[in-house]
Amino acid sequence: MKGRRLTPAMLAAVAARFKVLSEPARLQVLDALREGPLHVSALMEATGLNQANLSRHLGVLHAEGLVSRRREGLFVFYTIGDRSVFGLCDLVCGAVESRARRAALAFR
Amino acid sequence: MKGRRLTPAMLAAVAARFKVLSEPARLQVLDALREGPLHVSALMEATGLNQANLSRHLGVLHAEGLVSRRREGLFVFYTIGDRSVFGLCDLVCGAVESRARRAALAFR
DNA sequence: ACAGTATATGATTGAATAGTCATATAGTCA
DNA sequence: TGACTATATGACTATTCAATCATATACTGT
Repeated sequence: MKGRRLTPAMLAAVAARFKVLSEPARLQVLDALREGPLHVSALMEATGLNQANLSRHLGVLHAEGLVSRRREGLFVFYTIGDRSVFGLCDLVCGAVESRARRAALAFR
Repeated sequence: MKGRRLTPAMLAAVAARFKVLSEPARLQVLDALREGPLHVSALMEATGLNQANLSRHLGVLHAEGLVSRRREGLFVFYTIGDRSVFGLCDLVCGAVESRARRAALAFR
């Protein structure tokens, strides 16, 4: 009797989204886009990632719908496509921090 | 000028948590534990995972503090160790569903 | 101590994927 | 058109990791 509250398809979709978020470089990109759109070169500056690698990460974020693109002349601007990621990150940050606090307490 | 709102350590910690959640099997386990503690054999039943594989996933979840263990005779019971994961999953489910709706609309 | 059950773990394999280099594509300007 | 800039992508390597099998460990009851 499998407690099927989540369909396999839903499980896979949720896992896929978490996977996209499971890379520090991609979180850094999302964080850099928090205040507004940036083009790729600006994102290179902001994140320290090289061009090819950054472009790959942007492709992954875009495929998952987490960012959207807009071309403007030579530049391609990326924008957050789903603000719910910030809610996620804040939740995780909170959990991670309180876990760190508990771990620190355990040492005293 | 790197927009350093998140420290590298924090980025890594958050990414690590997302990575643990990026596996359908582990989401299934967490989901099965939603209503209360279960021992490993019950989790095998609930998830359809085999013993060794399930044990591995439980180890990963435990290392991240997402579940806690308690031995009771021959059995080991696992419990959700951080209820914030359900908030995460709900957020992602909502985002994924609304994305699916938008995608469906685009076809009409 | 021994037999039996529940769970964890070492070793291995195959698949996925981040990073990198070189090159291709897309757009601008002269 | 050709030179130049910005971004994407094919090909490759190295690493990570889920799945599996076999075996070890932990506990119970006789």
